[in-house]
Amino acid sequence: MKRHPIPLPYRSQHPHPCDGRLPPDLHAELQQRITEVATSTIELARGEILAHSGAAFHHLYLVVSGAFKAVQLGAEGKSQIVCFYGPRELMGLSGFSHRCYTSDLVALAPSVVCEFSVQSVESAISADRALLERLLIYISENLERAEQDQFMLGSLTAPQRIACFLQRMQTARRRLGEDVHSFELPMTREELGSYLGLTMETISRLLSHLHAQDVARIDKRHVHILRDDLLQVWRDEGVDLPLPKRKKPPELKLA
Amino acid sequence: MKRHPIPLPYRSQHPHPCDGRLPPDLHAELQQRITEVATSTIELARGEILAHSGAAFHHLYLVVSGAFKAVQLGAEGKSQIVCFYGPRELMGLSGFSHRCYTSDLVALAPSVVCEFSVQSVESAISADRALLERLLIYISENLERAEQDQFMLGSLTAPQRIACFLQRMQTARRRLGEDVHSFELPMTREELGSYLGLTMETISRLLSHLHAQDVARIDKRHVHILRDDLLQVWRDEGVDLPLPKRKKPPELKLA
DNA sequence: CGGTCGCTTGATAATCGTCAATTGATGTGG
DNA sequence: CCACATCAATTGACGATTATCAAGCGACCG
Repeated sequence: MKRHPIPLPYRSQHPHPCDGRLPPDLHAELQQRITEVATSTIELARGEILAHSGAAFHHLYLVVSGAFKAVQLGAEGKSQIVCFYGPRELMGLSGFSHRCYTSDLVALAPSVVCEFSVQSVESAISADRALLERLLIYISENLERAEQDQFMLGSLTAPQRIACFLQRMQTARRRLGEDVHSFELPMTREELGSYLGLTMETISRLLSHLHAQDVARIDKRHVHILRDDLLQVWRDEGVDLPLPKRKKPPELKLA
Repeated sequence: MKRHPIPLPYRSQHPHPCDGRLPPDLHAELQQRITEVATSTIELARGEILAHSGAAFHHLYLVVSGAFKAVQLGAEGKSQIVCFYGPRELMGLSGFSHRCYTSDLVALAPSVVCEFSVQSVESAISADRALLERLLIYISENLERAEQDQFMLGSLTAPQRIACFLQRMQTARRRLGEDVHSFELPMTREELGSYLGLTMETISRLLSHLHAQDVARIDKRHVHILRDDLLQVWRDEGVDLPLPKRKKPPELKLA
């Protein structure tokens, strides 16, 4: 975990490490103002922990490259991944309530983040109404995403969850302007299972099944979506697993 | 749904409808400032909808009395409850990102809410640093709660979820200074099932089981917790349902 | 008084977890 | 450079948790 402080008179001298790497919907002037409160960039190797659950909440982190998981620790040593973060996403926003991080932030791959002091961010917000609205939007987006995850976990079957997840990967990449049909998964099957409330084995079977039905081509971590329409069917209606007796709608017994 | 506008020169003339009903951790001066941006109080009957998913986001709502559910609508007419709200909680905070409500807010019982204009709230926040921190805390609390729900749905068994839910009811009542061991559930079994990712029948069986084991006394919607310690055991370790073959840990075959 | 609603309880079945064996990739040290 | 260990992933067999289907009951309402 290598830290690279950003010298204070940085602004507008060199290209800033975050240039062009802020969330894509920020106006230029806001990008400017945000880079002014950045304090460091940090490099992490796979598996390194950027923030510990319960630790004092002093920084927000913007993902510049790589990917992260947010891990909640439960009783009995169990844990679950509650969020994945990719480039241009802001991490740590759930820390405001208790002034400590609520989950571990762990790098899934070699990654770079840009660090912001919470205090500076709050000051900048008080001074600038537009910035306030932006922060409210970001934190509110996270809330929205968490509620969608609740829906996935509570109401969708395993095949629907995988399909839903893959579609979200696609929209994330669309926002970044990258290829929507071909991408690498930054996480293991086990991590994906943890996030979706399933086991590694179920994830593996479902990915194999997607491959077998030519909905997508899956090779290790590489995913190539072949049929968006079929993926949509998976998400809406679900499917049965490889070796099932198909469910015959039980014939209504006529009275 | 009866609306009662709050006359503008209200402040400090009559007792304000929200007096003593704001979130319990607000300082007096902040309470004062918040009541100044309240626009109306609204009375709702059971089943009435305060905000529709997708509708324009112009107001935040503080529950004065009663209770609400936040319902997410999915494809295929399915829907899930993603949050319950009780007295002194603020609703609508996930609307900032798209400037529309992300779920239906439905009254579970005859209820009263206090309505705040989003615009006024944002202005008040820009003007007052302490208020900003408060709002960040509230929205961040919601995010935290949603992430805990993800953990429940993804990692806990049915008995653990019920126990977890009952414990949360207790902490909610503790914050309000009300009896922690005896309370009414404001929702039906079906609604509770929707929230916990279970069916009505499973909820019913589990509540019966809690009763049968003298962990709690359950009569219709009334709950009386008898053994906090056993409830904790249910949450940590789970239990088996009424008629099971107990799982014998398969004897390790010695090599 | 009939009808709907909320709830309970039982019997059955399906989804998905658990356990196990195997393979390939990666990395490490002798 | 190759044995060896480790880890991610795949696949199969089996079983348990929990959903589904069904029947019945009390309460409330028009």
